[in-house]
Amino acid sequence: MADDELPDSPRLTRPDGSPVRALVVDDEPSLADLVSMALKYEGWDVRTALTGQQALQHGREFKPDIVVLDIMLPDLDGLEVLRRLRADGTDVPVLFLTAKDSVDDRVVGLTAGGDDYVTKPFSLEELVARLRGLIRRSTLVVSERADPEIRVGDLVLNEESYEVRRGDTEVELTATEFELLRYLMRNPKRVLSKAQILDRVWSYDFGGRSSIVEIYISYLRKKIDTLGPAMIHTVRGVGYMIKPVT
Amino acid sequence: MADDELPDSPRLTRPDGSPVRALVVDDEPSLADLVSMALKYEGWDVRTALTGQQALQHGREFKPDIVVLDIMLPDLDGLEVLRRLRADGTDVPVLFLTAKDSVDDRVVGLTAGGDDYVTKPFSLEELVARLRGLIRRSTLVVSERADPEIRVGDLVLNEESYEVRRGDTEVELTATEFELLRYLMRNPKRVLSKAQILDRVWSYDFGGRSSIVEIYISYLRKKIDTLGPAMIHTVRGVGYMIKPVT
DNA sequence: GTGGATGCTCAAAGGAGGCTCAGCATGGCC
DNA sequence: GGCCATGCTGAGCCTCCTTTGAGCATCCAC
Repeated sequence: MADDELPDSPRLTRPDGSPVRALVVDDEPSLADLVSMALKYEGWDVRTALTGQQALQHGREFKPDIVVLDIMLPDLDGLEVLRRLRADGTDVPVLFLTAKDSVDDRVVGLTAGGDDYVTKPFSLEELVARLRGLIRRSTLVVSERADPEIRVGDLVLNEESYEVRRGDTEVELTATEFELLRYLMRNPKRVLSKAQILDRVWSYDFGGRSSIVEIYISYLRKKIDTLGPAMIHTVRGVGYMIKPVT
Repeated sequence: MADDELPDSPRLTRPDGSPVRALVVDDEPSLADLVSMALKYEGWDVRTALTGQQALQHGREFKPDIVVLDIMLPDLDGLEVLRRLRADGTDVPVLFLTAKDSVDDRVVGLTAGGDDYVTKPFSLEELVARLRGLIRRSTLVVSERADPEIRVGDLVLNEESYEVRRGDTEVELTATEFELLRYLMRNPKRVLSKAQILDRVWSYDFGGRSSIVEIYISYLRKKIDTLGPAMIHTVRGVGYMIKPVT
């Protein structure tokens, strides 16, 4: 019954309905492309910069709503780029990309100001989720529909509190399980292939085989499908799909 | 009753109604032709390239809406071709053709950005379906998401969820049954020969006999024609046809 | 009506795909 | 350090799908 949902996935947009504008700054073209394509797939308007100089130029001309910024840049330091971007008076929120070990204290300090960071290698699902979080909290971009909850039938996932409930029952998930479930729930009634899931939920440098997806699907089923009628469906030879129970 | 459908099959077009433009890149002429012919039959505007260089040239001049790209090319690597195509600022979605075993290493990360891949040998029905899926999801080509449902009478097939319903009854199909039914439903009231069906639904290197088509027609009938008046008709000596009951 | 061609369906073999278990590695926490 | 939670792998099992062969049914030509 609880299935009179909106036409389709409620994409995040600016108040006037135009696409969110994102600036991606990374000196590694393949990574910049990867992130760029993922965000375009979200329906966002994306521009990429390979250097700090380019980033500043795009920042002035493109006026992004959000910036993905690699700390390590050949010419300018990422933090210096941020300083100059902000010098123009733009309070655009920033998501930093950092190496795992060099999580700068300075970066940590910035998260207090509303910015955020992700360590490499990251999963696209995590990156996009954090960007969505930044946008949602941004006073500048405030879109009317800033609901952090994703619903599929009686299953509710909260992106901010990381809580998952089916009906009245709280479900405890690990980080990976959570990301997998979120990806499924953001694409309800759509079959997602194991390759898609692997590319999206696991880090881009993950070398393992796709059977890991089967295993985590199995974990989710044990925690979610046991609480009621099955919601996670296998489409043999194609992939997996989550849908409300009719 | 529910059969007041549009003039004919709702072909996918660009927003202005002009045909979708596809670029097919494969160094094997016979395969390039096979795919090219199939897409032309879809009503698309097709150009083929046998080398990476040709592909780049066509990419610039022809400005395709979608690209079918073999990973293995004699001159340039398929991924390099993609990189250069995209360097021009064109975010054209790409469907990769890969050998069955060379998938994992190189195509990683591509499906996350909205691109897709198909392993050789593929069935044309699957290839075309995936291309349609890419086009449908592409914000560039189609302004609003096209309808993933195909309807013939009270029979409805959803290409995204892989669900099939006749009236209110859900029908469970296997992957092969689904592809066969989709091919029939995309050509309603048109007799399709067993040879056509075999060429279209089974892989192009399939060695088996054409009686396999009869068997799968039989399966479909058991699952679909038993739910109401028969919709799948045999035209002896010619082939099979699906049509609404009227 | 008869015979041959065409189409239909049953049952079973074989295989691919999916699931799960046991176990190891890692990293955080007490 | 020792413990526990989490992530991941490999192997084996099991289910279900695909394909084949064979036999029967139906249709058409003569």
